[in-house]
Amino acid sequence: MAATASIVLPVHDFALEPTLECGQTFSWQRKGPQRWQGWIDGQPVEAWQTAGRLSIQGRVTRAAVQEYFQLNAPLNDWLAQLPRDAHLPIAFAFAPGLRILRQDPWETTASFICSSLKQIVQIQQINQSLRQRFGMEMAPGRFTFPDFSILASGTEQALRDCKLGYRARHLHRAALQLQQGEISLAEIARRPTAEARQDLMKLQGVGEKVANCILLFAYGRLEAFPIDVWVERVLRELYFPGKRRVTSQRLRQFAADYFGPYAGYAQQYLFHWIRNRPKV
DNA sequence: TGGCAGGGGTTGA
DNA sequence: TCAACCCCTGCC
Repeated sequence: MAATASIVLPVHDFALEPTLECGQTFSWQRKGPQRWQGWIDGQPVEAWQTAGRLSIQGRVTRAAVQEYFQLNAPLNDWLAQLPRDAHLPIAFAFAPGLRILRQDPWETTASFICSSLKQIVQIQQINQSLRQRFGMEMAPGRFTFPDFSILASGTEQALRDCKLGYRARHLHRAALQLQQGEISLAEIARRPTAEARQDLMKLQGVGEKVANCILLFAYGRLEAFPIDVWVERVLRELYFPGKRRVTSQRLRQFAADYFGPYAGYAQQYLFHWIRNRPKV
């Protein structure tokens, strides 16, 4: 690969580490104490942060970096609009500067279809396998995430070979649905969130939880509130202590009513906190 | 070393 | 509402 330029951006209220390691993306790998290798706008990049500066090496524009990391978003204003309860400040203080990324809709859809009953490390391995098997090599050992048309024209077995298990059938069918124009990811961007969610759930392997992840991590719908087993656990522990008979339906309703238009940020900070807080 | 439980859900009956 | 779906990992 020819030498590529570095972009250095002044940043505030931004922290690369929790942003890349809070479970919203599966395409980054840590390469050093504060250095990661990943993808922005379809280009292989390296990223590192020193006090007040974010550096990106690769063939990407400043605008693309700002968009991907949402560097111009008024993070503190948004967090300030979440409920002032006793719990959220603890989660905010645990990972200050964690930002929700604006990722590619197809890669996000595919990754979260693969996420069911999988741990983060395994999802990262699947992401890498799909890239190596179906992607285009942009730099030595660095493969793009394959477009849905490529997966659709392949076989379900080829996806099984990437250790997808039963998820291979889901991903292959979802790729076919997109290739055949049954659903348009570009069109979803123009739809109100509730309708966009219903459209996403027409894709094979996309239920309510995965749809909310796609809305939040790819389409910037900050009101989306994905509830997985960890978030369900933290909601029960913090907001319904000692109440055993709270249904999942009740939790969904509570989250929708309580957290408001920036619920997704509450979700992501709580999620990151409960998974990584010091063991007592 | 091998067996077993469980993991960041969705589907279909 | 609930079993079935793949298979990797951690634990004993």
